[in-house]
Amino acid sequence: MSENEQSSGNEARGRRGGEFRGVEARPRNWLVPVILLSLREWNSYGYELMERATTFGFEAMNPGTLYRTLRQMEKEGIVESTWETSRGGPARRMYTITDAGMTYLDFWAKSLEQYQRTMETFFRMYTGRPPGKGDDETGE
Amino acid sequence: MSENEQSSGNEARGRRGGEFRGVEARPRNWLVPVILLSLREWNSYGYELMERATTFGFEAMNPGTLYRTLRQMEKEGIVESTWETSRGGPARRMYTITDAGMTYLDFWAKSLEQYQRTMETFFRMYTGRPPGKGDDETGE
DNA sequence: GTATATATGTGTAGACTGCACATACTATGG
DNA sequence: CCATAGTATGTGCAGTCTACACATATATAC
Repeated sequence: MSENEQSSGNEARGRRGGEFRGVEARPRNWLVPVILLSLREWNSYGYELMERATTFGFEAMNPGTLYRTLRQMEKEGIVESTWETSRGGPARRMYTITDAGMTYLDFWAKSLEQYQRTMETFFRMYTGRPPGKGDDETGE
Repeated sequence: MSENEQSSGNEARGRRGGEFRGVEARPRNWLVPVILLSLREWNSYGYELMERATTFGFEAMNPGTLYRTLRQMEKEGIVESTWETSRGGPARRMYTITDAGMTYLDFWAKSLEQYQRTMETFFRMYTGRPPGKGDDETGE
């Protein structure tokens, strides 16, 4: 009931910042852990993973980016793939998460936790601005 | 001669994940809002900002990266600078946040909030793994 | 004047990713 | 058979971010 409230928060990444260049908080390498998390639930392939990625704010995931990332991930050993041709339609490259991939996910989660604390610091500074303290000083 | 001895704090960011390549959750462009936030409190210059940046996880901020970012920010109009030579030591380029910079910060904060929600989704998926549900299925 | 601390910069290369484009297989309709 | 559309995977290129190494200049202490 209370879970899926991110209905259509998609525009967030589009053009809300107007004229600014990088006014958007997204982590680098976000795509890798998202893919791993999906694969941990069940094995899958690029085309399907693309759809699932939207859950994490990748509104219109670019195919090229995703496939390239998957190949890279395989080269690093955090996923493995085999061709699946035993059905109608074009062949699918089915991906599986490896043990190394699990480890990667754990590292990522730990790092994300720490980063969350950093963000709290940011918000404390951002909102909790004490009046009469930040005007014209030089910092010494 | 004196190299800039930033030797020992580096491992923190470099090798935390062991053999993995990008196992670290940090948003791209993190440095820009951090600088803006610092400048909102009081005007400052590169060398000083470097130290303050450590608060936000830049353990051993690289001078080059910081100075280049500051120049870029000025080109974009979110900060302004003037030389300060009225004291001992090398001249300092003093930076001030502009109105556009304030706006940038607001956009960033909003974006960060949404990103926090995305991270919660991630953790729900990561930790809330129901037993006996994620082993060998193919997704169809 | 040499070393050190302060202060600001450039050059280069690698990584991430958005956009455009290319390829291939299968099913359906004519 | 051929054309077309949907599924599925992939490459090329360019822009951006940033880590690392290196270069420069000023002032103070010795």
